[in-house]
Order: sequence, then C-alpha cells, then structure tokens
Amino acid sequence: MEGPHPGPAPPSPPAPAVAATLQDVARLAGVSAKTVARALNGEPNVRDATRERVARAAAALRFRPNRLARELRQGARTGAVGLVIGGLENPFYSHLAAGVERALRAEDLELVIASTDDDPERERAVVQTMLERRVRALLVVPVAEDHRYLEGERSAGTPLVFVDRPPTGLAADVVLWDNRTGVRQAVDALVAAGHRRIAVIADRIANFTARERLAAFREAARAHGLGLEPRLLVVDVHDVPAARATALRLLAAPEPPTAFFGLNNRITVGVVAALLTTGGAQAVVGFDDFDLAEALGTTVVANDPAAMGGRAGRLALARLAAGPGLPEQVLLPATLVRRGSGERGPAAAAPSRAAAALA
Amino acid sequence: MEGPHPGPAPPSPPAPAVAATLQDVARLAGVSAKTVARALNGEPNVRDATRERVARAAAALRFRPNRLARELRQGARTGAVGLVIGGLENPFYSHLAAGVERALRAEDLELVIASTDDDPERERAVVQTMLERRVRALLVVPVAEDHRYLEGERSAGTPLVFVDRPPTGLAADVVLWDNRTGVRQAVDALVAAGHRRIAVIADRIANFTARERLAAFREAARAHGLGLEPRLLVVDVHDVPAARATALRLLAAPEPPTAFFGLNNRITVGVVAALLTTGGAQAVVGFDDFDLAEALGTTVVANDPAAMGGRAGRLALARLAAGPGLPEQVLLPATLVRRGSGERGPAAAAPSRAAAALA
DNA sequence: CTGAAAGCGCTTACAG
DNA sequence: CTGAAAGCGCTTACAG
Repeated sequence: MEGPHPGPAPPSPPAPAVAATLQDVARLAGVSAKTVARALNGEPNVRDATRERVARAAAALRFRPNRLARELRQGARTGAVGLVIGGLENPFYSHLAAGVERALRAEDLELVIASTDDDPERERAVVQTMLERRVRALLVVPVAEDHRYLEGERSAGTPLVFVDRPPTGLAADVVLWDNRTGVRQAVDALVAAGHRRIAVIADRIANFTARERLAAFREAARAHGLGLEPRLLVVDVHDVPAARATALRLLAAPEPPTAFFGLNNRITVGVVAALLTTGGAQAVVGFDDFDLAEALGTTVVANDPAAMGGRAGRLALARLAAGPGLPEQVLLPATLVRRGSGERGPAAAAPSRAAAALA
Repeated sequence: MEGPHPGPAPPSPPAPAVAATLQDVARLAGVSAKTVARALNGEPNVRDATRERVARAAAALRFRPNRLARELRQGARTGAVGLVIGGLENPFYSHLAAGVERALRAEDLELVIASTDDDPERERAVVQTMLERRVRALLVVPVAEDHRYLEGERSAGTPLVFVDRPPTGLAADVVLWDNRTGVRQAVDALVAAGHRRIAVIADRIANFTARERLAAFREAARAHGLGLEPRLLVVDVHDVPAARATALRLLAAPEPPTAFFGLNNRITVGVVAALLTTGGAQAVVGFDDFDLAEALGTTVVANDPAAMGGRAGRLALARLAAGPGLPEQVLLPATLVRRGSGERGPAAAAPSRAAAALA
C-alpha cells in the first residue's frame, strides 16, 4: 500500500539473534519504555515526532510485542478461548469448531483446540492444561461423567460453556439440540410412510447425546404403538466402517428392517454406504446433515454444528462482557428436512434415490 | 482412585474469589515460594513431610499454576504451536489439523488454530498474532503471495513449516503432495479407459495447489495427445455447490465431457452430487479422498491429510529439538486408488456405480 | 534440604 | 507530553 513495491529483496537489516524487547526499542529511540508503549499502542499524549521515532526504532529492530508479558501484567489471563471436542476428524466437531472460531473473531480472541477422543481422562487432562494457560473462556463438549472438578473454576468466574451435552453435577451454561423434537419428527415421518421395522443405530451410549436420542426414539415408537425389537437397536457404533458393518449385518438377518435411523452423521454415512453397496431399497433418516445427503435424497434432521459453535462462542463472549449470571440453557432447533429434489413422496418412506436405482 | 467415592457433594471449601498464586500456597504451607515450586514440580531435595504439607496447602487453595508466568520466565515462549489453515469447514483442513494435534500430543504441546478463508491479508494478521503470542512453532497452509515478511522470524529460529503449498521468497521447511504423480496416474487411467473429453475443475487458481495440479494435467494430456478444450477447464471453483453447478453446466452443453477430474475433495463431491442428480454415466476421478468414495465406486487420488499434518507436526518438533538446519522439502505420496468393490473394470473408465444405475 | 533476591517483558499507577 | 518505580506469577541463579 505504502512505499514502492520491492524489486529485488531489499538488503534485510541484520536480524537480531534474539527477539527485541520494548526496552530495546526505548533505548534505540531514546525514550522511556512507557513512551514506547504509548506510541505503539496508539495511546494519546505522544508528540508526533516521538511517535515516529519510536515507530522507526521498532521497525528497525523488528519489534514484536510479547503477548505473554502483556497478558500476565493485565490479569494473568491469555487472549485465547479453549475448545475441547471429541476429535477434528468428525465433521460434526470440525464444523462446530469453525463456528466457534468465527464467533471469536469479533473480539480478536484466539482459539486453542484439544481433542478428547471421548476419553474422560483426557478431558480432565486437556481442560486442566487449558485452565493453567488461563484461557479467557472454556467451551467443552463433555465426555466425563462428573464435572464437579470444574466447580472452583466456575465460581472463580471463568465463562464455562458446555456444548452438545450438559455437564454433570455442575450448574453451567449449556447449548443443546432439541433432540426430542428432531427424533419425534423423524419417527413420525417414518411411521407415516408405513414403516414398522425401524433399525436405530447409536454412538457410544455412555454419551448423553446417544442416550437422549435413543430415549426419544423409544418414547416416539411407543406413542406409535411400535414394538421395540432389541436386535434393531444397536449402540456403541462410533465410526463410518462400524456403522456400515452394522447395517450390512442387519440387512443380512431374517426380517431385515425396512428403514434405518442413524443417530449421528458418521452412522448415517455408514448406513448409506451399506445401502449403496447392497442396492437395498430401505429408507434412511439421519441425525446431522452430511455432504451428499441432498444428492442422495436422504432425509436428515438438519441441525447446524457451525451455528451451535457460534452460539456457544457468543454466549461465552457475553459472559466475558457482562460477568456471570444465572446459568443458561439454550436449545437449538433440530428439525427434519427432506433433502433432494422433492419430486418423490415423503422422504422417510421413499428409498433413497440411488439405493432404489441400484436395486 | 484414592479416597472414598464422594457421596453427596462434599461441602466444597469456600472458593477463592481470585485464583491462588504460588505465594499464597507458600504462605499457607509456611515455606518459601521456591520450596513450593520444588514440591509441586516434582524436583528433588524436598523432605517428604514438606512435600505433603505443600500438596495439602495447594489442594486447599485449589492452586493452579499460571503457565503464562512460567513461560514468560522460561524464555517468553508459549507451549503452543500455531496452525494457520484455510478453514475448518473443509475436511481437508480439519483432517490436517487432526493430524497435527495428534503429533503434538507426544510433546504435550497445545494447538492454536486460525483460519484465513484464503485471504492473504488475514494470513498476515493471524500469523502476526500467533508470533506475538510466541508460539513454539508455526505451521502454515499459505495463501499470501510473498512470505518475506517471515524472514526475520525464520532467522530468529522459530520452526516454520509450510504445508500443502510452498512459501514464496522464503527458504523454509515444506511438506507437499506429489501432485504430478497423482495427476499423471489419474489421466493415464482415464485415457486408458478411452476418455478424450475430460472436464477438469480446479479451486482458486491463485493457489499453488490448483496451479500445479492443472499444469500437471496439461502436461499429461499433451503427452497423451489430447486436445485441451478451454471450455472443459474450469477454475476458481471453491465449494461443493459451485462445483455441482459447474458440472451441471458442462453436462448441459453440447458435446458434454465423458469424464470429470475434480482437483480437490470439495469439487469432487460437487461433481458426484451433480451426477447423482442427473443420473449421468460420466466417469469421475477426484483428488483427495471423501466419505462415500468407496460406496459410490469413485476412483480417487488418495492422499491422507491427517498424515500430512502429522508429518508437518513432527518436522516442527524435530526442529525444536535439534535446532534449525537446511530447509527440508518433504514430498508425500498421492496415488490413484480404486475405491469400491473392484468387481468392475478400470475405475476411471467405469461410470460410478450409482450414477450408472441412475441412468 | 531450604530460602532471599532478581528478573522474564510488559502495563499500572503515579508523579511531574 | 514524558518517565521512574513497582508488580503480574512464576523460575533462575545463588547462597546457606
């Protein structure tokens, strides 16, 4: 923008072996440290000439302020927010993280991410490390079964937001899906389309999400007078290959299901993969959206992980700005959406287009 | 593990309004700060009785050491590594980040992530912030067109690793795909299957990756004596909907392509979506793997972003341990893989199974 | 085995 | 408009 575009690389000033400090700049500019701080931080009460001299000295030394030092002085809190998730391989979590990151940009806060791999021990370890780093706020998709270990932190005022699943034994902010409504709509649609033998596949049942969605399914099924065949309820299915294998097994058994309900995106993708392979004409409904849902005509409960992350991030920022208050529970919509061109009947009933074609 | 499992929540000790410091612990334990540090950090030369007294005092005060202070004293560098990527919504980047995170665990380093949205200005801004935070090492998927702004940092010894694309105007470590081999294999397979009218869709052409892959395609096409129809080479296609729209447009034109080559995962998914919608029988080959590639029988150049992230992370750790050396260029394999059951002929030639069925 | 003093690189709270 | 002193919460480098 300013200055001529450099032709051949200008002879770079001899790089200091070690980073220059504000004191170095002060010495070179012939002023005090305080004046350097004023000049560089855009504070008032600096003569233009002084300001310029400082700027030149800083540039010559390639001065880069040390945020650790600044933040230590300003209250021993870092300018980063911590996010603890299951793992970035799962698009649910990565989209969630993307939403959080975007929310933090508004306040120029950084994002520290750690994965738990759904291991409660790791959750405690990474949370501990983040708290030692004094993150400004902490967002957690919890896996531990007891969060009383965070009570001290909560009462100390660190904004603590739980995401996707509530904490146990701790009153804190939490952002959740309206799982019950999503599940009920899915079951309603399947039943309306005539399905009675619905296979339900869930993730690790130790987690709140799987339990709540499964409970909601049981309730909805009961309401519709469906018998619950235990063999059609499979839990602890955590990744795409496992879900695919589960679906294949169910399809190969006598009296296979006429429909599948995948309780998260990894599971639904696995089920779809199985149906594409076998050419089965079973209906599929999935919780969470996924890449090819629309093209494959798969009906999904279309929650939006990025929106959830954004909501959680903004909640943390609000706490930061306004101080703690009564813990809040935010319920985000998760409603059934028919993906695809819509030229066919009720999605839940219609076999996915590709699967039908393959039959 | 130790102590009885708590029944009703034990009366929690009155939480301190503000975090306890090491000095507070020292006062309560009746020892000096140095002794507290020794006891809590597991250093030798502390009597067992003292160690225990300190531990009790720390527990009573819920003492949590402040890493900012520790790290400031220990050289003003944080225990985190910075990762700058395009955006977490893209599975390529999120898998890359997952690989980096896993590599860092070995050294108990944390991970700070920032997205550029492929904006050079943002790259500079987030890199600047990370350097001010004094990250131990910096991993960057670059978008800027000039990286001389990092020369000072490089010569100061901060491990700097570029990922997926090389830096410009700066000698630094870089981890890349063997794009040429991957592209050549893809074109070879398509030509061997009889394709002459191959549509190629690329991401933002300002980026190295798109340029290199497109150049490799041109070269391979020339080697096979294929004419290059400009209308079949589409660039600056950045997301799934755009890729889908592009494919639909090409299919609707006179003399549509008989095959598509998607130069990254977002594009390939969009092309597959288009073919699933239209029922087209065109062949598809994609750069980068994607979720349903196997089930859909799509042939892909199967690179592994998590492996790339892991390699880049380990390279940074090695620099950290051994100090700088000559910049290294790591070329990771990216080779054609036939996804799917393999019961059909050369993948590249065969229309994807679902697409065929839909025809 | 233990402690007093100094310092990491900034900002705060004053004083002029 | 400018600066000297103290301090954030730890660890380093000594001394005993």
